[in-house]
Amino acid sequence: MAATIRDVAREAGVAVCTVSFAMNGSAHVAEATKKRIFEAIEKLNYRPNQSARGLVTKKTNNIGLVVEDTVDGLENSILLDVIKGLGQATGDNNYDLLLSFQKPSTSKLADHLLDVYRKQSADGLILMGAAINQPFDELIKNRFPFVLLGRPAIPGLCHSVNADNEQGAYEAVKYLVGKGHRRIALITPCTLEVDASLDRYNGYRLAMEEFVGRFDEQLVAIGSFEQDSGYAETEKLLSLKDRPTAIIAGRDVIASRVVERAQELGYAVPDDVAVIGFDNTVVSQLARPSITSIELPMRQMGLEAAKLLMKLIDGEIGFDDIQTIVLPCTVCEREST
Amino acid sequence: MAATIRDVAREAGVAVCTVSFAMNGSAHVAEATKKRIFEAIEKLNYRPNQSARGLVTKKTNNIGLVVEDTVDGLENSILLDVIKGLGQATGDNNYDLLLSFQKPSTSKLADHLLDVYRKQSADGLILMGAAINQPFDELIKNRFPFVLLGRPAIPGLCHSVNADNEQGAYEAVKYLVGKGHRRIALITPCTLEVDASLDRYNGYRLAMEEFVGRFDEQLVAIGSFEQDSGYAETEKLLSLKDRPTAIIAGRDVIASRVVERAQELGYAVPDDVAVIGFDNTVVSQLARPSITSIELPMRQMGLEAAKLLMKLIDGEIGFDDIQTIVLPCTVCEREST
DNA sequence: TTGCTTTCCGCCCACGATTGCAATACCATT
DNA sequence: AATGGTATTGCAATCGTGGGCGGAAAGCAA
Repeated sequence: MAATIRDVAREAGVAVCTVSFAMNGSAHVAEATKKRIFEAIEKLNYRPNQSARGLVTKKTNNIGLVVEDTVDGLENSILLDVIKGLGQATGDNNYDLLLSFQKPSTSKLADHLLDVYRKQSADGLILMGAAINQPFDELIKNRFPFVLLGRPAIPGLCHSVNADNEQGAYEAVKYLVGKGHRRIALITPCTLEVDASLDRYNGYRLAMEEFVGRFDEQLVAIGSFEQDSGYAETEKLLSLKDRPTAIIAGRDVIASRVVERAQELGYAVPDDVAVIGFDNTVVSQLARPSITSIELPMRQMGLEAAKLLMKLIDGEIGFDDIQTIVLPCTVCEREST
Repeated sequence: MAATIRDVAREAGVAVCTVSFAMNGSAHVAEATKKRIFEAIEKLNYRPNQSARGLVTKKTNNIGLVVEDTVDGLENSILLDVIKGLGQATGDNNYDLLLSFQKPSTSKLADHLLDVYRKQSADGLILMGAAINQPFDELIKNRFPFVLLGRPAIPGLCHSVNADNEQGAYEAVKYLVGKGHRRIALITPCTLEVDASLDRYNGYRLAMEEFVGRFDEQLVAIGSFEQDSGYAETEKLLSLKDRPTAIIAGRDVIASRVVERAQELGYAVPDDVAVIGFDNTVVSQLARPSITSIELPMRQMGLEAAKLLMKLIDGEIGFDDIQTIVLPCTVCEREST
């Protein structure tokens, strides 16, 4: 049904290889002939068959994207930004994105991931989600390009792109100190086993030591993925003898709970307590008062990851020259501080 | 580098075609031989090369997903749910998802869409986004399977899957009437040129006529995509002589504005005014009071769309037997009503 | 005329898998 | 021993593109 290169050659009155040369530019083709060929291509709506092309060039022009399908509905809007960034970079470079969401039932996830490589349906992989770990050996051993995105890197082993969570928390503290706060509390996004959580904790700790001169364990509460995480913690923090005048929440949802509880307890936000969230989602925009939030450069992360992967595929970056890209977060100021 | 079918044949001590038969089940292969073959496959981590396979079978086992990359950040979490639904259905059926976001600069969008078809890099297409219109002719003429998802259908021409926005608004009214309300206002999600907006408007109108006996133009305000859409409208609606006791907002974001403004004006929610949102996003969960919202079955829409498309690809549904799937919305009850 | 370059063609192989065909090997039943 | 059925094989063609090679044709300059 669809036109083949032969049809184009016939239409343009040239040989098949001349068409191929004209398109791929690996030999001299006279301008006039080129023009005839491209007119024929246009007329027949010809595009080289991907399968055939892939078979001989050993390139699919696909980038595989494997995402661990976790349940936390909130990260969704963030995730989509990453995907859009990826889509932009790949689209601009004539790549397509081969997407698969997989539940974090580790075996299926790993299988699917390896299948993309084994079936050779993509030239490289981008991996998102913490549960993916086991199957890296085969990829590395066979020098198949892949990039970890927005998840804990494995230093010296895998290329990765991530947001600088540590710096983000650090900036949050610095910003609050600039506003005159010295008793600044932290509610972590979740338990410290999760890397992003630990990073934010560390950034907070570092900044407190640097700007306030002292890190007080009492001012740290551990958040969770529970619906109302932040609610009880707020009360606990505000009832300390020397209560904090500012609270950094590890996620926007938590921050909205913090604001809510603080107000219930009679504290005005931001006058009595300032609040900062994390991730700069709709939640922080819509809360009243709107909540200052640390913005993660999700779209840019996707963009950089795709660019990096494409360089790896093209061999512009050597396999053993492990790249670790960490992108800075920015403070997005709103009413809550 | 990667193993080929020849390697497997050699390893198992059989002929190439026996391996192929064993895998694709198109001839008799003895159990014992089958076992040897699958052991060899396992040992070599063999998977048939997609390009080679696609070339001869004329199937890629990919489904193309073309999404119009609009800017409205809020629809994101919803969009991702659709994608997850798609991913689930395709993954379960051994398909992959070929994703491309494109800005609604119509020409690029259309080009990319047609390229997927012309390059034959997918067996079918799923299209999301209102700006995609022009290039259907080529697809239809060549009987290439595609499904419109979550956007205005073209009756009798294209297969489509959508949420029943009309029924959703209808249910909202019905629910409020059940709670004793009779003066029920509507703020549309945006202008009525947008189909979903019009559908919700019609559903509201229908239900008002049916359950209240009278449709009052005064009770309808036109919303927009502005940040604070809903704010001014609320004031207008509440200052009517015979003010509404309930407001249906066309989107959750708008609903949150409605609640906010109503409270500022001294009306208690839900006691003085009940509020219902649309889309059941995080916003409605996090608002205080939490907002009752009409939930669109996004994930299921993705699932159904993928299933439909796969049936079309397999020829289980004829080309001219146009399917229009409309999935019902449900009321998700919260504090605001 | 000769020599040289540019442009083009035809031919052929390769890529990896599927599949039809004809042939053979094996086994069990009669 | 003959028959029939099942299991397996080799061979070859096919899919659409890419690309190497040698050669032919055409144009141009000396």
